[in-house]
Amino acid sequence: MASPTFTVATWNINSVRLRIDQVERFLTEQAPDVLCLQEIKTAEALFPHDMFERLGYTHRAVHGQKGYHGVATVSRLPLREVSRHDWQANREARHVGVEVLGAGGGVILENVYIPAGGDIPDAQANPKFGQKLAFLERMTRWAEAVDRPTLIVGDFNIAPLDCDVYDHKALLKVVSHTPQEVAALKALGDAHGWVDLGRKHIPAPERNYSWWSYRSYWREKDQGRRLDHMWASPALAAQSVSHTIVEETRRWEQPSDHVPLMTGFAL
DNA sequence: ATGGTGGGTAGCCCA
Repeated sequence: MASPTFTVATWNINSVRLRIDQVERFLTEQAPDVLCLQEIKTAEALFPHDMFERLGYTHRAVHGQKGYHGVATVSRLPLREVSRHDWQANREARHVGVEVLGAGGGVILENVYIPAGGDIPDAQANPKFGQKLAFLERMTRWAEAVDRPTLIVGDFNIAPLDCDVYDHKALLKVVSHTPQEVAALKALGDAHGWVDLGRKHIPAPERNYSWWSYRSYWREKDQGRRLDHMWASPALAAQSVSHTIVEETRRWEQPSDHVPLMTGFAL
């Protein structure tokens, strides 16, 4: 197998300021070329740039928001910010798109935080659920026009396959695994022939979780879900040579409820 | 398994 020449990681960090030491440890131990963070929960003005600068991640695109949401893409390779989509049309900071320059150049990297969608899987009773579906619908329209090698990564807040949750039947009415969300995500996937790298490298039905609730009862029973994803356009997907779920971070002290994913490409 | 545990932030919203 070819060794990677370009590595990309994604991690819902659930407050980058609270967990800046964990981000440093991850970057030191795993050394991806690019890291896409979601739920940074800070305005850009308070983003902890110093640590990233010190470790050589001198290129950053931060789409922040005070208190909620927020995404950031940090890189050792030069990059150029190209977009900040608002697929929910409500000004929440849930996307930043960059073009990677230099080695690994030419790849478009879309860092996205799809809305969680609230608790009740009914758009009438729960507007957040409808907003999540609308987000996916607008993103699907966008995806149809993508015409460059592109990688979409982030917290999708949907576990699409039966084997992406600990109990398919029990979760059919739980937001993140409802047939409606799964269908909406499939439409997005079909819009560009995106390749689900998580399942390219760890084929179904193998265990492949990226999130465990903070609620202890579920965590102790390994009741995880695969909510985080890396999707590549077809030609780029053919160049992926490695894929890792860095599950150990979930056992660090005061962890994020999500763990990082990392993919290596031989470009 | 029908509760519970974490964030940001300053009375709740969000996950």
